[in-house]
This record gives sequence, C-alpha cells and structure tokens, in this order.
Amino acid sequence: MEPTYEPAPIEDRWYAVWEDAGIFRPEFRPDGEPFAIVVPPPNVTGVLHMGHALNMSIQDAIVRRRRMQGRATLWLPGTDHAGIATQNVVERELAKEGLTRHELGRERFVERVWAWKAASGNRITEQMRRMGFSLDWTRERFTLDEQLSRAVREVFVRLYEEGLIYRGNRIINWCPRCRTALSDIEVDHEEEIGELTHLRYPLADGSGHVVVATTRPETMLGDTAVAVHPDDDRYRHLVGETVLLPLVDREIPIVADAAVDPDFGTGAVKVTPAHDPLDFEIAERHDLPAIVVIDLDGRITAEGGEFAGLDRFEAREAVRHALVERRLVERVEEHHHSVGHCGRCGTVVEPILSLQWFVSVRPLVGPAIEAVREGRTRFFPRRWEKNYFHWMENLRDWCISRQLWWGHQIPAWYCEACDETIVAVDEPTTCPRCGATELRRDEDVLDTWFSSALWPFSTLGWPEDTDDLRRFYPTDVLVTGFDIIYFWVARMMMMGLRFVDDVPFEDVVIHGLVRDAEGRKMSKSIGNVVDPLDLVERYGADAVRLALLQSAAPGHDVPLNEQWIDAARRFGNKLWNAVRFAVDHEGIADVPASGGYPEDPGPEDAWILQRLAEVAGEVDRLFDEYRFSDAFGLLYSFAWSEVFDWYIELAKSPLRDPTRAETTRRTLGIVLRDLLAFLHPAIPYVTEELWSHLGDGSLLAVAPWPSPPSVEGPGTVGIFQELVGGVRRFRSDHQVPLRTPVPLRIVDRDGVAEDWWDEQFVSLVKAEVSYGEPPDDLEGHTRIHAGPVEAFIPLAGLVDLEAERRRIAKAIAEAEETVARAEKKLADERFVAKAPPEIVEKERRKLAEARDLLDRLAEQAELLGR
RNA sequence: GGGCGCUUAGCUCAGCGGGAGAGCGCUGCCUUGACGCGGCAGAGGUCACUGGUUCGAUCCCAGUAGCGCCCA
Repeated sequence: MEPTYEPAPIEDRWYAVWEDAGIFRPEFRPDGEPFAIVVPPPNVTGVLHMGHALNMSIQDAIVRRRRMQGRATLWLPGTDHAGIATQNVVERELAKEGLTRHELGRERFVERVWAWKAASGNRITEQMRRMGFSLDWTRERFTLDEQLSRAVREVFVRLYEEGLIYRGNRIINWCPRCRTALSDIEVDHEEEIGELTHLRYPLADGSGHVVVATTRPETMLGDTAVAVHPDDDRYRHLVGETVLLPLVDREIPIVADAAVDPDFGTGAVKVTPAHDPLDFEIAERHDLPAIVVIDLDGRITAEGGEFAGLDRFEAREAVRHALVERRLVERVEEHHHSVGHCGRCGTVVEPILSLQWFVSVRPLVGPAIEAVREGRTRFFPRRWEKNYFHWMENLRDWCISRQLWWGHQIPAWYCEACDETIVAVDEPTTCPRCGATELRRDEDVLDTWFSSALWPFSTLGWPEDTDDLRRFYPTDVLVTGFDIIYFWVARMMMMGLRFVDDVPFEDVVIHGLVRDAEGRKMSKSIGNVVDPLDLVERYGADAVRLALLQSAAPGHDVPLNEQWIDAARRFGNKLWNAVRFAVDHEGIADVPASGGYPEDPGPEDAWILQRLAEVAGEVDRLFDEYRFSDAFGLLYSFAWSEVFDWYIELAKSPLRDPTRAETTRRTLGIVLRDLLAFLHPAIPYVTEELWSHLGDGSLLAVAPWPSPPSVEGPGTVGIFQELVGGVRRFRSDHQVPLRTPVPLRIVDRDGVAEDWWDEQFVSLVKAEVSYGEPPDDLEGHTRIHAGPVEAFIPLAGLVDLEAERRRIAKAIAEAEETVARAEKKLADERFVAKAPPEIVEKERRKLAEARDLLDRLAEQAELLGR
C-alpha cells in the first residue's frame, strides 16, 4: 500500500464494481425485508449542486446502512421535467439561433426539448454516480415517462370526476415574462420601498370627494367600487353613494365591507376586482363587475382608454401624472410593502383574473393532517410538524394549469360544436353529448409539482397494482430540505393518502440549506456557488460526503467550510495508514466479514473491544434518530482519539511478543474491520478499498452491519492514561526528550495497578516503573496524581526548577478553586437536603480528593521553596 | 402584522438541569519503526442581556436586543 491516500484512483474503480455486482438492486437480497427511499427528483436541466450533494449523502448513508443490515433495499432515482425551467433553457438556446418557440410551433418545440434532454439530461445522473450514491439505476424514472404520465392523467380524471378539480375564473399570479400562471408558492415576496399615493375620487353628486390610498395607481383604471369598513364612522354616511372615477368617468358605488382595514391609509380603498385577490372577494360579495385593464403581456388593455398599450410601469407614471394635472393627488408618501416576484425569473408578478384549472384542496387536507397527528408519518426534527400543520390549515385552492408547452398537457377537450368539456385518460374521438368529432384539447400543461406529488407511487408503477408498489409502498423515509415541505411533502401526503390509501413515507428527514463559509445562501448573483464536483476533484467524493454529514446537524443549515472537507480528507489518510500498519507491517489479512471476536483478549484488546461495543450501540441509536452529524462525529473521534491514538500504540508491545501477538493481531484486524463497516455509509470508496486489503475478498457494501459483543475491559485504563499524560506533560514542561528515559516511582496504596502497565510505560513514554513508597526527598521530585494513584519522577539533572514551581502553583490554584466550590455547595443545607444523594455523595468525594491533592501539592511546593 | 429559529473559544458550529466540546486557526516541543495529510503538550469562553423557576440554570420559563427564515 502507498504511504499516502489518493482518493482519485480508488474512486474511479469501485462504482462499476458495485453496479456490476447488482448490489444496488433490492433483488440482491430476495428474502430481505423491503426498505425504500425515492429520491427527490432533481430538475433534468440541472447540474448537481451542494444541496443535492447534502440531500443525497444523507440518503446514501441511510440506504447503505440498511443494505448492510440485510434489507432488500431500493433507492429509486429519477429526474423531474421541470416545466418552466426546462422550457426556459431550450428557449434560450433557440434565441441564440434567432428563433422563438412560437415560430417553431408546439410540436417541433417539444421535439426539440426531448432532443435536448437526450443530449444533456443525463449529466446530473452521471454526477450522482461520481458521488458514489447507491441508486438502483434499473428503476430510473422521469416524470414525463409514459407510465408516469398515465398516472398523472388518471389522477386528474379521478379528481375531476370527484369534483376536486374544476376550471374557473379566479385571480391568479401571472408572470408576464414567462407568460404563465404561477401557484402561490411559486411567488417570492420581497420587501420593497414603494409609494403610497393618496387619490381624490369626487363624489358623483359634487358634494366633495373620498380619498383612497394605493401603491398601484395604474389599477384605478379598472376600479369598480370604493370600499370602507362598515363600522367606520368617518365614512358611514357615504355608503350607498357613488363616486365618479377620474380619467375613465365611470360612476362606481361606495360599499361597506368588513375586509377593509380602517387603519390602513385613509380607511377607504379602491376596489379593482380583476387585479387584486382581496378586491376580487369584495367584488363577489357586492356583485361588482371585474374589468381587466392589464393584459397578459403586462400592458394596459383597451379598457384603459388613453393609456391602452402602455406597459404597466409606464402606465403607473402616466396615470399619476394625469391625476396630478387634475389636482386629484392629495399626497404621496414612502411605503414599505412586499412585492411578489416570479420564483423562476424574478419579474414582478401581476395578479390577473383568468380562466384556469384548480385543485380544491380542502377535502385532501384533512387526512394529510391526521396522518401526521397520529404519527403514521413523523418529521425529524419534530418541530417541522408545526410548519406543516400551519401551512395545511391555511391552504387555498391550487392553480395547476400552466401556459407552457413542456409538461403534461391537461387531459381536457372542448367540443367545438356544443362547448362540452370532456376530461378523459385517453383521447376521446367524439363528444359524448352531441356526437360531434371536432374536439379541441386544452393547450395548457399541469404544474410540475402536480406530477411530483405522485412520485412515491407513480415511480412504483401505479395505477397498475405492481409488485414494486405492493412491496415498497409506503416508502420508509423521505429526505428533503425544509424549503419544499409545502411544495412537495404536503402534496405527496395528500395524493398518496387519496390514491393509494396510505401515507407515502413513514419518516420525513428535514435538513437545512448548504450555505457558504460566511453563512450566506449560495446564489449565482453573489457568485458564491460552490460546485460539488469541483470539490470532489480536489478532495475526493468521500471527503465531501463526510464533511457534509458531519456538519449537517438535524434541521440546521450547513455552512460549507472547505477546512472541514480538508479535515475529512486527512481523516481518510489517517484511516488509510492505520490499515496500512495492520496490513503491511503486521501482515494482517483475511479478516472475516463478520464475527471472529477473540475469546480471550489481553487487557489492551479487551479495552478497545469494550469501547467498540459501546460506540456501536451509540452509533446505532444515533442513526435510528437520523442524527448523522452526531453519529459520524462519534465515529470520527472514536477512530482517531481512541483507536489510532491509543489502541494502536498500546497494541505495539503485545504485537512484539510472540505469545500474545496472535490475539492482538486478530483484535486489531477486527476493530479496523468494524470501523470500516461503520464508516462505509459516509465514505464508501475508501472503506471499500481498505476492506479489500484487509478482508476476505467480499464486498464491504454488502457486508453485515457489525454488532460487536459487549466485553468487560480493564477498569484502570483511565488511571493509566492519566499517568501517561502526566509523564508527557513533565517531558513537555521540562523539555525532556523521549530519548532520555525517565524513572517513575508509582505509589499504589489501593493496589489498583495492573501487570500490563509496566511495559506500556516503557513503550509509550519511555518511563521505567518501580512500585513502593514515596521517595524520601520529595523536594527532588515532581508528583503526578491520577485518582487513587500517585507517581514521582526525580528532577535531578532533568529539570528547570522554576518551571516546576510554576506548574505546582497552577495546580494549587485549580485545586483551591475546586475545594472552595465544593465546600460552598456542601455548606448549603438545601443542597444537601434536596439534591439527589448520589450527587451529594459525588460532591463529598470531590471535596475529599481535592483537599488531599491540595495537601500534597502544598507539601511539595513547601519543599521546592516558593 | 403572524409564525418558526438562532446568539457558546479567534473563525465555523455541536452540546447540555449537577465542573464547557469539535474542526480549523494559534503557541511550544518531537525525523517514536502506519501516518509531518503526523505525534505530544498548551493558550483561549461573565455559554447575547435582564428577570423568574430550582438546592443548583449555558441548558427550563418570561421579557429585551440583534440576526435569519417562512407566511400574510
């Protein structure tokens, strides 16, 4: 083995080996209990970003452990057609050729998108392989696959027949640039500084005017009323009167409606039913007309009279200017408000009255809330349930039609003869009402999230009753970011419960966002986007994965610090060298894939085996709670601080002794083997490579998950380690190099010292041990305290006396502080009376030990002369 | 405006009702036979602030300040 670890050649080798062996398929374990995760499908247009890397590293850690535990494990990959995003990408390509999709026509445009997908749509899946993700590629799905499209049509038709999908004229969010409707959650609200313009609307009878305040003066062209709160005394006398709408000279009523906030602006609001959701509701209650004055391009319609054809922002200025000229603007004040922007392109969204398809979500919400309340689906961390409930309880109907060409075309046809609407899974040929054959299909496609909502069962073959569906639904876990709980998780819950009659997943693991080192969101505009594949090039996929998993505390954002990745890579190097020591220097090989724990281990071996079993139990507990950062953090420190720093060093002396070497070799091999197995879910490549050097030729990826037996090790390792630390501190404080042996007199009145100590003192710190009474010339020694044991090192010829005095003074200060604190506590009657007895006892013991230590230190300081 | 979080070492962050932890950084020493991508030792913290509960609060509760996110 090479003395340093190089990730690249290792990571190039193993993925194909695993895939060829078929271990990513659940069929690899025909008798195993099923375990399934469906991947949150990334956009087919996308490239792998840090968010995917984190999300999928977590899933792979879960899946690989389950696979090692013998489960028939399915991790199902796939991609999403991503309506607007993909269409935009291909439109941009066309623009380079000077073409628009309209020039190309729908059919050729869609062909063009498929061609684009064939050419570059597998880029992201290649990147997933590079990361080492153990997905079953034989089951890869795409939301526009024929089978998944059928599922979409089936769901649409069923919901329509049940009256849960309807077509209606409602206010929707419209993006004039993308020229499509957006659902509420596709709109980003940003705080902006705008202007609140106070307008005078003259009363029709000429007796005065009403002042209304608005942030959007241009919409006044479409006003059909003025509204005030029914209890507002300032306006009570005006209700029922009319005003003459300036510029358009329309007489409109003043109505009373409780939705008006009397404290906002003047307490009188203009009502523009076609361009504001709240106004639309007011209009419905008062039977007011809705006049569309802004068209789908964001321009003023013919209804806008002299302003027709102006862009909505130009119109804002023009309208205000015209009103100023007529002395109808009372004042303009600065105003902070939030403005909706298209989540995809950033254009200011225009609320417009429009004929669209909607899902009536109310009847779907109840079961989805129940399922979480009853714990049939659980969130990790639990607190995200609150957000889920809150959103579910305040849900409005979901606008699902999109004016795009790329996506699932709505399975609705209109009869040209009698205007009948026909909704069907398969294309109808005649109108069932009048028999006409002239049918026109609805041009719109469905919101991409509509198909994503079906993902956990459409990918398993629904609406067919397939083996996969029966075997793997409900899936076990969903792993996703908190940012799409609403977009996706909630909708999958609703659809799964409605159509498969069970929750889509049992556990939902929520993780945070990957941010940059300063904690900022990664964004193209800041230019702080980190490409995970670039990091993989430089540090290896294993290091990226381990760093992400270690940083990802449940539900918290992950600041990406390259130092963590570097630390993870160095951990790989350390692990590499530990195995190299075992394999190359000690000739350890053919370690069995499981079992083989030594029956009669020596003290050092028994100690590490005990720790291994303790750590294994803890790691399993943490894994079951999806606490990966804690699980891998524990493994990291166990590996480095206990196995590498202590056990391997302790193993060196028995390894040199032929009578004990065999047991220790065996222990070392098995401890490393189990460590590789525990780490494999995080760092699959390097562990598989090292396993191939250490093991019996099997694949680690399907080796049994270890469950080491509990072992009782020696109880004095802690005392021994303290004594070793004392000697090292002595050497460090007094600059005594390791080549100079140091005599160590151990005073062990309680008889706790064990036989194995002596040679280990020599081996670890070149200390030659003798046992007995304290030396006569205490002033000539440094004293080490370790629980009930003391040890002495002669200063003669070795030591700087001044440094020794400083050391003792510091130790005295610490001991005095301990004594003072413990005395204070024990002097408090309430403490002694109320605290649990074991805590009080612990405090007494602490005080006694500290007093004893203080006496001895004082004595030594006395002898040294302060 | 409503809701949810966060504030702990120089930096980025874990953690927790009974003497504060990690990674990186910093200081000193070490060609110890797996590893200098290493080893050993060390410095560094009124756990945001103010009250409350408790024998005991960094941890629980309330409030304040600052920061972030979601929703309207």
